[in-house]
Amino acid sequence: MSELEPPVPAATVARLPLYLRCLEALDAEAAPTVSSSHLAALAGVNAAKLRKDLSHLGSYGTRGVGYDVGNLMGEIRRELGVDETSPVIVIGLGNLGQALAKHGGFAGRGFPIVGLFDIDPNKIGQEMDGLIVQHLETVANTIAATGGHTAIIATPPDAAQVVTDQLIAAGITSVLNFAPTGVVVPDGVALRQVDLAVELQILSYYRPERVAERDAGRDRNLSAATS
Amino acid sequence: MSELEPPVPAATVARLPLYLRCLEALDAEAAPTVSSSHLAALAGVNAAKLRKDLSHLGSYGTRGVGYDVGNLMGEIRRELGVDETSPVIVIGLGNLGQALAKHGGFAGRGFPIVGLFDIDPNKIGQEMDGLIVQHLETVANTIAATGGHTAIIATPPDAAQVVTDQLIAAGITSVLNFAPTGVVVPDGVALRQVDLAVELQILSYYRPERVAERDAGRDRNLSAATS
DNA sequence: TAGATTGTTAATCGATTAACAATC
DNA sequence: TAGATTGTTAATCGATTAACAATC
Repeated sequence: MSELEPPVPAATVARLPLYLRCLEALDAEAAPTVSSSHLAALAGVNAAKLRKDLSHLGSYGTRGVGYDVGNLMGEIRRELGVDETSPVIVIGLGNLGQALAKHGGFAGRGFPIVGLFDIDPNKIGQEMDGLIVQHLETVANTIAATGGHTAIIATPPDAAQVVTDQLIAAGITSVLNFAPTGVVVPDGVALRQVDLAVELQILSYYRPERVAERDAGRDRNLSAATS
Repeated sequence: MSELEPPVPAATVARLPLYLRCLEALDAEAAPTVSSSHLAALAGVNAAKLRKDLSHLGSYGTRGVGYDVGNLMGEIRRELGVDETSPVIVIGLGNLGQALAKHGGFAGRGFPIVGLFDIDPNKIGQEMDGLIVQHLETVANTIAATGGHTAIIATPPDAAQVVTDQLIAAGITSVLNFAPTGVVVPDGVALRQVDLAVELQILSYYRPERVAERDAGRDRNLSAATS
């Protein structure tokens, strides 16, 4: 009989990295255990939600005590699949691509950058952070040599789909797209898309001056409706 | 009697920039109108969800015809509050900060970068993309001169909270935090946090090989339960 | 044991979706 | 008018939360 593996809700999966980051900070302070209310406060979420999230992992704390920090880190890493490192390649060495390539935060969290690719002859051959930029055509070699199956796309928008198709043909199965355009991938390939300008646009909606205006409008309506 | 302003659900707000981006692409091709099913396909969402989202704006299409592309762009921009440009400042000119500062995608979508700030004497005075890096202490001057109320934090994690506090004291009311650590802001300040490594971690959970394993596990359990 | 805190229940809330009447 | 497509309804689904029995 195989073990029961209930699916973890998408909303929970999206929060696990946040919990992991908070646990790593606690671990750096040598905190042995943490309660759900403490960890929830660090992560900025409701304590009941945190406990519910963790219950999906089958990772149990100790009643009356809390969670063992090292233990819980291990369980979250295992569930996310970041308990071993995953080599990553970056395609498109413009401003953003170069910044991502040099960004220490990826390697430090299990995602070492092992290859840089572009199609611009002026970029190919340049060294960046210990790696030589190679032509995209040679990407299959790097995939074979490193076992990496994850690619970060940082090309101009009009190249993103073509590049994605080439990467998938070369064996990439996980794609993180930073180009400000959607790309489509076949079944069997994982995809996430991040558009940095979108974050500013969402922030714009929640600008305090606008929130206050909307609230005032609703208050007026409410008064009108009830008086 | 004031107009009714029903609140727009958070899930809808988060999708409006995506629709806007698709509409801008259609507009560039001079498409005059678009149906909900076409726009939904471009955005990768369900057509019913798209129509429901748009219905929250009070922005109406024409039955039998579809939505006027230019019109709908205007209504989404107005709802998001991106119908006029919002100047933005960047704090922390490391790899990521420099990339964000030079990134044309912000200015092109209504968020011109108008100030660069750091506390590193080696960075202050340097020119980047037409702007001189200034000391963070002088940020209030730029805020006053430009009317900008939005800041992008790209400092090391241990500086993020201090810098955020200084910015808020200087008049910033919207913060987009790229530092891989949470920051807290008082009421009346809008905040969004983006952690690039988190995206890779979430992608890791949905890696096709792992999805297949989990599905297989569930199939086995299902068979065991039903046989 | 007494105090503390988990894991789970059940109620509530919000988001998604298919279906279709309204209507251009 | 006939065909097409919206805007809305209502059912379903998933996520959140408070409360508390279980238990360390």
